[in-house]
Amino acid sequence: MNLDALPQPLYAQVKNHVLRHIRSGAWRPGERVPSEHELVRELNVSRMTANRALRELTRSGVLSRIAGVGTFVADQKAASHPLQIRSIATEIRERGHGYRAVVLKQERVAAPEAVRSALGLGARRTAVFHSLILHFERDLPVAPLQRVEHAVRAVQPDAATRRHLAMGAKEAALLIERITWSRGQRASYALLYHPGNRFELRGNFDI
Amino acid sequence: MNLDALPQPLYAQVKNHVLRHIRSGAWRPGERVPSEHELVRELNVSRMTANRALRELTRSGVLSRIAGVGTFVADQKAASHPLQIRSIATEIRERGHGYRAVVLKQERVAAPEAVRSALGLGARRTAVFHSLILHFERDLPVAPLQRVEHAVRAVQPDAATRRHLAMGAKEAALLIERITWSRGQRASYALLYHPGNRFELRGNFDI
DNA sequence: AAGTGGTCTAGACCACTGT
DNA sequence: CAGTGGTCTAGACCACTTT
Repeated sequence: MNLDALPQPLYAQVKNHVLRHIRSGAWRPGERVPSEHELVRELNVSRMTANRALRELTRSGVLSRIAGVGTFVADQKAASHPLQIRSIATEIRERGHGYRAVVLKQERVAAPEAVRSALGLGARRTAVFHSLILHFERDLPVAPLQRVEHAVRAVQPDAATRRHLAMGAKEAALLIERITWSRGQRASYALLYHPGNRFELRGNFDI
Repeated sequence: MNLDALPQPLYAQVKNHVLRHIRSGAWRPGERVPSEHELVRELNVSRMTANRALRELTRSGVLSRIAGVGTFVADQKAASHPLQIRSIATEIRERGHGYRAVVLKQERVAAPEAVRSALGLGARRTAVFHSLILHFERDLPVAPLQRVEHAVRAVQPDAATRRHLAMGAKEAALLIERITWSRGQRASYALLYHPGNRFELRGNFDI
């Protein structure tokens, strides 16, 4: 079971141990996974270490725990609910899959400051971020090529959107257009409107 | 500083201790917060407890840590980056603000199964979820009334969306229209498209 | 009674950054 | 050098569910 891949802390190795069994299909959704005490015996770690591993996997939706009963493999579909789609990097990192990521390409057309300063007005500046990211798992590229594409621009929202956001007629909105790729397929397309006077865009893209 | 509000575990009380100072403005973004050892001395907790509190606040974006240097208040705006907007309940729960939530109203017009079964076709069934949720912090209602409104329907995407998602001309998409409220203001309006044959909608709304 | 998760402690070692 | 975060241990007590 190889607990001695040195670069990783023990609790992360325990997480990977569990994740490996789940991804291989050995432990299926709804099934019980080893208890903390069992992991202590099987993997020669302290209970606090096993606890941290299971707790973090629970927090990220991989496992489900019931005190007094046990720990179970969570339903995978629920964890990837469309409403919870976030940055691919965040998603993978939190599940303990990814460990390192390399930005292959990161382009930017027009400065985001222009967009930010344009928020109060109806300007037409546009900033486009295009990223190509390779994700690694324990330094082996296993995940298929993932991509996120963001187009950010200031727009005059149409009447319906303006009504949804309780915006004035002259107010500009920040529109983020986002496309995500997963396993070679486009996974989502989102139009995210934010009132310009209540939000500002920052350069933190969580890659 | 009152560490003896019994219903909460110690590490959560430490988290609230830190959050209170940040929200009150006493500790401003970029400023250093007490180190683990200082918290040990000031709050009479073990270092592991202080560590868990600071670690979880870091994971949820409230703090930022640099080994060998210190722990700092993270930039608040970055944490609420538009691209990372999630369920309000999740957001608040992860920041340690909310502890309990009451669903005041939860309506559903038309069954979601209809939407699900309609995905393969161009049907016009619509399911609308309307929730009114009151958030509590340590059983005191402090957060302003928050709302999320979801409208879910199957649509025939227009040409642009179809191109973004690499969909065929006859393929239906699942469109989630989402409005979030925060502090009485509408905070975001999102149109989330997902190819019908690659996603399914589940009843888990993370309230 | 035995098992489970939830929490907490008081130590410990380490790598790192600052002075 | 002292301070910091990062981790790990071997115990412990508790409330709970199952047998």
